[in-house]
Amino acid sequence: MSNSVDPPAGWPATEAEALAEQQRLRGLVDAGPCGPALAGLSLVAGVDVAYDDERDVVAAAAVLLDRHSLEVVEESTAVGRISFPYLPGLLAFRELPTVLAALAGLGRTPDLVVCDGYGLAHPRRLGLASHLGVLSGLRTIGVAKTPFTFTYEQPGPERGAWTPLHDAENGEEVGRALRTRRGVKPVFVSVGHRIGLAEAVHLTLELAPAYRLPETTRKADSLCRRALSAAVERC
DNA sequence: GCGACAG
DNA sequence: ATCTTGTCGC
Repeated sequence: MSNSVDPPAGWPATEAEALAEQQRLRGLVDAGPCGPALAGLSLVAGVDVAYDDERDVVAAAAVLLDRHSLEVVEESTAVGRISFPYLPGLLAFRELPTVLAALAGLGRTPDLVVCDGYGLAHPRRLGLASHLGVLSGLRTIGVAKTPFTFTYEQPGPERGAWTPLHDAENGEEVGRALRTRRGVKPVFVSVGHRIGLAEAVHLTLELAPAYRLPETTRKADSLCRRALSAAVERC
């Protein structure tokens, strides 16, 4: 928990500033496989954000889980004022200030952060997962619920089936459409920072044993909604 | 120019 | 994201 957070000093406030900041950070993303490091990952965090546009309030949650048992190890929330509009391609500027505050409230450092959205699968290769990775130095992946502007073929019906997610502009594989539950629409996985795509897909499957979305995002989603309600009725 | 567009 | 009832299915 914490009081109302403000964006970090110098946080972009306009579209032009945000675009310039993305250009500055895009080259700092590490998209390589983490090799043996994958076996050592034990603390996974999920982050998510909820808004009340009427009251101009935003609440973020960071939930730390044990990678293997998926039990909650720790929770943290942060509340603030909405400091940036929703503009497709610039989502990070709206969500990250509060997410960073929630993450800072954790007593332990996550080995992986699962974001609700995209990483490298982004018009300028810096979706919120990659952006968060560069700013925090943490290993991150993005698991989104919709295909955004990308194209893909329907993966097979069985859990674990996947197909490449393509950028229509250049045909690049920017992520994968992954079936986490038999017969249920896929999620869209992309690399955030300090990890490879195959590993990101592997971990997503591991973190989503029972539902379409990873437990990390399910828990973070419910927590940030509760934090928003609490914050709104408290002021 | 118009529509689409992570959350 | 958020606004929202019932309803089909395991």
